[in-house]
Amino acid sequence: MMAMEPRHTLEGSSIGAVNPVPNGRTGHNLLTKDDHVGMVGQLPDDLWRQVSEVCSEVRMLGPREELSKAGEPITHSALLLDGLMARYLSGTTGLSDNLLTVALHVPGDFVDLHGLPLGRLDHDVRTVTAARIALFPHEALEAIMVNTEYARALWRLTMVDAAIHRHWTYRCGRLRALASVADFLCEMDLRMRMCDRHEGDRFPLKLMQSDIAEVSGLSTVHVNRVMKELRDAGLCTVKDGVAHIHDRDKLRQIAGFDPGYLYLPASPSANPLNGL
Amino acid sequence: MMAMEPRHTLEGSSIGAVNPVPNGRTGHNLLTKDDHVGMVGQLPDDLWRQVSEVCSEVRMLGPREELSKAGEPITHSALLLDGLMARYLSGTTGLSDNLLTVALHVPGDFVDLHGLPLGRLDHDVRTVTAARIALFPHEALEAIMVNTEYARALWRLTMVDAAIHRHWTYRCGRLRALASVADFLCEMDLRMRMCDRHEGDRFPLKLMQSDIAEVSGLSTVHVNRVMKELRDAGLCTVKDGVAHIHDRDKLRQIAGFDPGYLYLPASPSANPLNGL
DNA sequence: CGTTCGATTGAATGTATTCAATGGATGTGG
DNA sequence: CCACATCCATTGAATACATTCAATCGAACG
Repeated sequence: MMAMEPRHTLEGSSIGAVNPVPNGRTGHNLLTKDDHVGMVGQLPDDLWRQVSEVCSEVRMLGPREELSKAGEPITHSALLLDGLMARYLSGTTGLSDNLLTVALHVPGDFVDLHGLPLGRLDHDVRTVTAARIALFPHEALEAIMVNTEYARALWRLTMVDAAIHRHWTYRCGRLRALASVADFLCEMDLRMRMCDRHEGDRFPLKLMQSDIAEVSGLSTVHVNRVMKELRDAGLCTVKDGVAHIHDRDKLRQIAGFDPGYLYLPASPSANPLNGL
Repeated sequence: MMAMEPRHTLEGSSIGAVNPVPNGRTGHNLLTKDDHVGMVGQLPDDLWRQVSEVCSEVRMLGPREELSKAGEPITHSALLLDGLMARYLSGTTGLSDNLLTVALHVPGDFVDLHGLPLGRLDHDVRTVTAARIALFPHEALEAIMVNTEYARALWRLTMVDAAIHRHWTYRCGRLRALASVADFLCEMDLRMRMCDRHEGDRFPLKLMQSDIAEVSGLSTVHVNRVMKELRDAGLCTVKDGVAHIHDRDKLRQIAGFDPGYLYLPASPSANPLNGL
């Protein structure tokens, strides 16, 4: 909607420009109010304050950098502050590219909160673009969760993840290539708006076509053809890491997109989304 | 493994034969020790006792009967005691059969526990076969979850669901038809063993080929061809509602199956699984 | 005995993959 | 500044995979 602060410009993430605040004493100076967006932005203020106070570290990651591997015990959870991260599964079948991205995370998402009740994860986690993340020791989060309301709020975050998983299963299982890519773009459009990473009908999408293939279960070549089709139809363009939605209604129509599964807060005051 | 009690025979579920115990006074007579299997079987005994005491109703459902629809507020969660249930998404695209089963539940699974932190669900829930379910008021579960350990245990159950969701996304997105169906059968094999619904290398699988199509994102016709291929290769047979695994190793091999995502308990004493 | 439901098969079509090649953009070193 | 390498997008052609339509078949059921 409105113009955005400098750190959210479309051209080049400002990762390098953000001061990595040295670990201070008082805890909650590691995170700012700007980090309270997107999914964590839905957490009540008092919970957010407590959570941000137990942030043990803010870390910068380069592009395509691995955060954790499947099976290893995890003791911290990461909140994505800037950039894109992915969770992916790689199979043991003899396929050439037996890898699928099963989740993509935007700023405001907890990337591996599933690991808290599970202790270990079944998938790998890595960055897609350069990223800034905040780490929280599980012990500290568990201490916060003695409050039942807070426990439920964090549980809810992971349940929205699960709903998105279901939608992705549906996308991979039932949608045709064109609808599938359109659907993915609709979702990213909405989620990037939720975390305030957008300027009008454009938002940063620093993904290669092979990344989109990995997300939608298609081949890179076919993604290319579908993108051209979407472009030629005047629906949307992705160029130089920026997605431009030209006709949101039609794009959603061919995707059959219904945002209900994202469980957006009902009140328009809670987050800055007007027209969905 | 060993022979099973009458109520778990492969031939025909004994749903109709089970006495629907009239709602008694003392609560936990609605559920028996036999119901403490599969995923809920992993819950600690004391939690299981408390949970079973707040069971408000045990209900019988016929085949293809709807339990809840997407969007409606839910106040209870259902534990599946016998039979199969499915969660499914239906899209708005103009496809002939725009429906996909995004989760299939076996006895011992909470079918809609995701609805507790979410309040409403993004998908429909229905039975596949006739089923017996136990209902638990959310209020009562919340009361139990003042104990942090218990809250975490229930959260964990939903996180295993999420892991299965991810695996299904992978299956639909990356696996070829043959591997996909093989993978599905491997998963059902294992989960039916976990809840003790098996006799040797056979387990009840009362699904039509169109159900398997709905689960794997294929057409019914193609499922038929794949099943024939698996049968001709001597890997497994599904006939009259019973799956017969002839060569588990080879079946897992062509599926690239690794059961890690099911988060089975490590100790062999915790559940009756010997060879995985 | 006819009906229905599900499994099975064939044939034609459509959709997506794979292989291979080109081209633009960017970056590097001489 | 040019030669060269790299990375990614793009396109064509051949092939593989899966769907759709249509028909048959067997078992179960009234």
